[in-house]
Amino acid sequence: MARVSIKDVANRLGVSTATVSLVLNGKDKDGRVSENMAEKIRKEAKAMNYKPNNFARALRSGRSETIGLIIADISNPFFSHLAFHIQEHAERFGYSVIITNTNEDTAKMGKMISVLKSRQVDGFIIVPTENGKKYIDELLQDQFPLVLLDRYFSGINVSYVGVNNFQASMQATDYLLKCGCKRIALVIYKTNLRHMQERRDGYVAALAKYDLYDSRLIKEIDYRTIVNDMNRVVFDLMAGKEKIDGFFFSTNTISTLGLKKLAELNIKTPDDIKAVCFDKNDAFDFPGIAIPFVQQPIHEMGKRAVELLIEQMTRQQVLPVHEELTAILNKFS
Amino acid sequence: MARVSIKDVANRLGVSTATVSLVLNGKDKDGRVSENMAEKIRKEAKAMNYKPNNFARALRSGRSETIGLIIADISNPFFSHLAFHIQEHAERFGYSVIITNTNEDTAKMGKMISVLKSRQVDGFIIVPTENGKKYIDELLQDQFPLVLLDRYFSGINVSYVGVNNFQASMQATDYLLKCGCKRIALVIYKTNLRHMQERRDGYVAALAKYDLYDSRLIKEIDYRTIVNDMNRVVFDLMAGKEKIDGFFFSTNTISTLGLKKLAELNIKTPDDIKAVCFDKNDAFDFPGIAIPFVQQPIHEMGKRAVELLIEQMTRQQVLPVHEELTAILNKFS
DNA sequence: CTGAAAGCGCTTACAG
DNA sequence: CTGAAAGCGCTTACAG
Repeated sequence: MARVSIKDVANRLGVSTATVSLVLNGKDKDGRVSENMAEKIRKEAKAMNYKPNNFARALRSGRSETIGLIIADISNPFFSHLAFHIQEHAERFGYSVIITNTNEDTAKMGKMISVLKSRQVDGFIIVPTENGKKYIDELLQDQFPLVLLDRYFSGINVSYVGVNNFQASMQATDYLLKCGCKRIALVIYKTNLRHMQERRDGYVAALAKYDLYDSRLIKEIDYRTIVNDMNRVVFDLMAGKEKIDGFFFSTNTISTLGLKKLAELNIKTPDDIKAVCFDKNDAFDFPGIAIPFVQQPIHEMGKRAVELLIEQMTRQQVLPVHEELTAILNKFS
Repeated sequence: MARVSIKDVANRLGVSTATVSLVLNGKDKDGRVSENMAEKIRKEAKAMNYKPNNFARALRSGRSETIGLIIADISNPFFSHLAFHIQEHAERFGYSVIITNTNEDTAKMGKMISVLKSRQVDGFIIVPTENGKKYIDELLQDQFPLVLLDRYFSGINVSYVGVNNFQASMQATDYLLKCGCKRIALVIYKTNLRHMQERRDGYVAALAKYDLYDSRLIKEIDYRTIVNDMNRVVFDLMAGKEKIDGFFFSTNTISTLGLKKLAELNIKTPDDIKAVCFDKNDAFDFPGIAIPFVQQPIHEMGKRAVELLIEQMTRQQVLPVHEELTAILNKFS
């Protein structure tokens, strides 16, 4: 149980700790240490089962080899998968990930940043909450390596990985139009987060082309009262005098609740009404519930976020990058 | 950006770092430091925005205030919720959690233990994989604080938090019996993990009471080929000459696939066949899919696992505890 | 090519 | 009641 230190290895071989450290960190090239000695050291370290003490290393180097991840809602499968891929990928580069959750609460996001700072993470990957811009600004001011994921703010110069929300939403709306829908409702969060506005814009653009845009068909709901809001919205749209013939649900959670309400009202898709949504849901595995959805490249999103962050952490002065990956409509075809 | 160290605070006040450290760690009672000085130190530390360097502290103390969590499948909502609650609760005690995932792969579990060891976590919470007993044995031998979660092995003396699988399964099976079912099939993983065997035993016990037990109705499937296996099993049971009138799906994932296959075959629950399952699934929110399910106290499970682990980490020589929480059948009533 | 030494920031026995 | 000093395990200029 007693850990083997670099000193133990050095003593055993009658060399200095400096030499051992150099070799074990692969800095023995450029003629610093003889190949003969290096080999002996590597062998002995392995034999003694030497494991470096990360705290000593971190204390010395000021780097923890740890990434702080802040996501908005771990119970949402989109985010839990994202977290999974981020971790898998970080691991490959020798980084650990500390995952934290905000429940879409900005104060909590501030708190999680503090927690992760006190854990001395080397950098952050953040899915920010609606009013979290000020915290992001602070991190940037303090020069923390940082990548925003899924969502971003305008007027801020920071790396970001997301998808082509505008294009994908337009594609989803186009699909409904091709199905013959004339009156398509959009259900979306009331928020100023850019990615949501882009989804809205894509919807508007698609409808405008055919002169079918009607602002009254955009229904904004609140994350905090989502269940009631969804029930009301779906009921209103279906019971209203002006009949709706298509639904665009703009997120995973919205679609789940929307479809549930439709099922309760005994309205079937796609027979009674057409629907598409952004993101996949487990329930879509069921024949009666399946609707076309915009599929985000979750694996790739996690991968790129990690890569961009590591670049920031290991090089000096990296310019912020906006990376827009391609999400496409999955029609179950 | 330059961090304030304990020395900076000490210098400013003209005292020693020892005194500052004592005060800031709340060890200034027992007449070690004058209340006057202590107050001055606390004030100054705050004013200078002093934050302790965790690495230095960990290096000195040998403790990282970090918990390593190893779960079997983060994409399963049961586990992602569990991870969430564990983290929330650990946070309250000042511990961070590093979450890792094994995908039910024993070799990966071994690797994750290494990774977490090299991160010098103070203790482990583990949802072990089927053949992972040897790794658990090793951890115990090395005296690592450890709590198994959800699953355990027999013949091993280790703390464990789980649910009353036997009772809950009996209750679930009883429910089907009360619905009038006579031929109830159990679909379960082929595994030697104790918690699965308990679920099986509960099913058997309930049926045996009414002389309805028939071993041919227990269908074992393999996690790695689950999709094919489920399709085959459900098809066979429904198409077989001896008609089944009830299904007990023993996990979340099994039930999702089972229900999906039933839907494909156009067999409806509860009209055409009765079904119950262990664990909840998001899809159950939908009217057509809802079936009664055994509800595990996820929040409480996470909470207790953290509490038991912290007890082990902070006290010497704590005896292993088996804690069986109560899961009950949720009938959507 | 290799070693002696300083120092990262903290805690804790020890001395006074 | 308070300070001087050692040491946790590592890395990295510096000296030879």
